Amino acid sequence: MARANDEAAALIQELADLLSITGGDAFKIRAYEKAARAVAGYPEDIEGLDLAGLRKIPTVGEAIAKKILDYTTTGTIRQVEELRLQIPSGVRALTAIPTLGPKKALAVYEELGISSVDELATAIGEGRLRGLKGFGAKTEENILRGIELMRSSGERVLVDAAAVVADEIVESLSALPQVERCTHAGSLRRMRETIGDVDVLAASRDPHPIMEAFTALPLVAEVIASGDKKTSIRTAKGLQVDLRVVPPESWGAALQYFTGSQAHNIRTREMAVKAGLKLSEYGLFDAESGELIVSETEEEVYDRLGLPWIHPTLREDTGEIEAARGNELPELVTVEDLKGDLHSHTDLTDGIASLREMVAAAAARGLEYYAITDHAPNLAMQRMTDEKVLAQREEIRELQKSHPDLTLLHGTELNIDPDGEVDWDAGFLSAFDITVASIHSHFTQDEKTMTRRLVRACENPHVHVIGHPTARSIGRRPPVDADWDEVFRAAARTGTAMEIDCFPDRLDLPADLIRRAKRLGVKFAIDTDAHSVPNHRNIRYGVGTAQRGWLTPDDVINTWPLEKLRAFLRKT
DNA sequence: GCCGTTTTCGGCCCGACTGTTTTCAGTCG
Repeated sequence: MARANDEAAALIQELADLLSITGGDAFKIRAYEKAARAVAGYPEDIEGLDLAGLRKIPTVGEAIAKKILDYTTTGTIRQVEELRLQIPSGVRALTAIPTLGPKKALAVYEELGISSVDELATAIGEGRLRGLKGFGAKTEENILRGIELMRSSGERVLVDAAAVVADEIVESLSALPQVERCTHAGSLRRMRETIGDVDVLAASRDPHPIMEAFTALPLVAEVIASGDKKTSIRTAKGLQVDLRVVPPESWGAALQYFTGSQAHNIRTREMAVKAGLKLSEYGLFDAESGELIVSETEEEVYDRLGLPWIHPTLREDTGEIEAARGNELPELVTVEDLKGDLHSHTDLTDGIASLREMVAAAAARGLEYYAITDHAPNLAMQRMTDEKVLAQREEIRELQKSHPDLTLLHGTELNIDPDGEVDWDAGFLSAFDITVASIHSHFTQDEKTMTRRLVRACENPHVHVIGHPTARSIGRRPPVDADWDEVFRAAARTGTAMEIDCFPDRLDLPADLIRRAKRLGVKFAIDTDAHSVPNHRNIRYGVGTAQRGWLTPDDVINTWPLEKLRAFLRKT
C-alpha cells in the first residue's frame, strides 16, 4: 500500500541523510528534507506527473522534480544509488544512535572502517576509538548507552502511556509554589499516535527549585542533562522527559515553540524572518532592534505573523500554514461534539463490564445515544448465539426505561470473512439498529483480495460502519494491505462510514488515511470500541486522531442528531 | 536546492546542553 509518493519521499530523505554524512551543503540537505515531507504529504499521486506537474509540489524545483521523475521512470534515484556505493547503509544506521550524528558516523567509518552498530560496539569494547579526534571517554560511554537504549526500550511509546507520565509530572510540578503555569507540549499535545519523548513546559521566575524537584520525582531513573532552562530525565520504563522552564511573560511563544512540530516551527520562523521579525521560545522580536513584540499567548504570536491560531493537532507542515493563510482551516471536531458512541461491548462477549455498567458509563459521558455492539457468532471464541443476542435486545429495551435521556441502540460487531461476507442473513441483520463490520482474521491476504473483501463489506446494505479498517496493532501487527482509495470510493458511494477506533494501540483509521478518505467524500464514526468502563476515556485519543485527519463535526456521523444518523443508517 | 510585496543572488529558524577543540563543533528538538 506504499504510495509512490511515500517511496519517492523516502529516497529523497535518504539522499539528505547520505549527504549530511558525506558533508554536503547544509542548506541543500534541508531543501531535500523539506521536499521529502512535501512529496509525502502531497495529495495527488506523483505517479504519472510530468516535470511541470511535479514542480507544482511546494519546495520542489527543477532539480528535485527531475530526481522524482527519475524515480517514477526507473524506480530509483541515480544519485542515491551512487551515494550508497560510497556510504554503506550501516553507516547511515549509526546515526540512529542517540548522541551520534552524521559527523561522528563518518569519522568512525573513515578512520576505523566501522559500518554497523555491532561493529561500533565491539570497537569501543576493544578501545579502538581512543585517540580519535572528538571522541573522549564520555563520548564512548554515551555511544554505548545509546546503543543499549536503542536495542532495548528506545522505541516510541503509545500515546496513552506518555499521557499518563505527562499528567503525573504536570500535576506534581503545578503544586510547587514557584510554578505559575505548567502543561505538556510536544508530540503529545499534537496527539501523535506514538510519542518519542514527553515535553513539559513550566512558567516561573525561579527555575532552580523546579529543576531540583523534577529530578527528584520518584519516576526518574536517570538525569540525562540538567540546566536552569532545560532538564532531561529518563523514567524507569525508558521514556525521556524534557522539562523547559521559561519566564511567565514568554508562555505563549514557548508553548508555540515546544509544541512543534519542528517542521511547523521552521515555517513560522521563516515567516517571521520575512516580516523582519525573529521568533524564538522567548517571543516574537523585531529583528533589527531586538525589541519584544508579543510572547504572552499563542494567539498573539500567530496573529502577529498574519495567521489565525492553528490547532496543535494540525501543526505538521502538511498544509496547515497555507490553509491558515487562506482562512481555510477546518473547524475541528471535539470530544464535546460527540453525541453518541456506536461501538461497544459487554460481558456477553469479550467485554468485562455488564450491559448496565456500560450504559451507565455512556450516560456519565453525557451522550444522547449509545450502541451496544457485541461480537457476532462467526468469531467463534466469543460464543455468541441468536438466542443470546435476542435476549440482549430485550434487556436493552427494559433498561431503556430507566434512561430517558440516552437512546440505546442495539447493534453488533460483525466479522468480515475472507470473501467479504458477514454473519447472519439479511432478515436477521435488518432487525439491528446498527452494525459495525470488522476484519478479525486472515490479515495477510494480498492487496487485490483484501480490497475486494472490504469493498464487498461496504456494498452490503446491512453494514453501516467498517470497524478498525486497517486492523493494525501499533508496534505489533502491520495494517492490512489494500487499495485504500478504492475502498474509500466504495464507502463514499454506498454510504458506509469508516471507523476511527479510539484504542491507543489501534487508532484506526490512522490520520493520513482519514485525510485521504475525507477527500473522497467518506463519513466517519469515532468510537471507543469500549470493552470496559475505563475504556470510555480513550475517546480523547480517537478525537485527536480525527483532528489530525482534519475532520469537522459534519464529517463524523456520531456528532449528528439521532434522526439524521438514522437516515444515514438506512443507506438509501 | 529553493525562492522572491526590497532580491534571479544571497540568503536559508533558533537556542540549549555536552564534551572536548582552550573558543566551539556536534547533536538534539
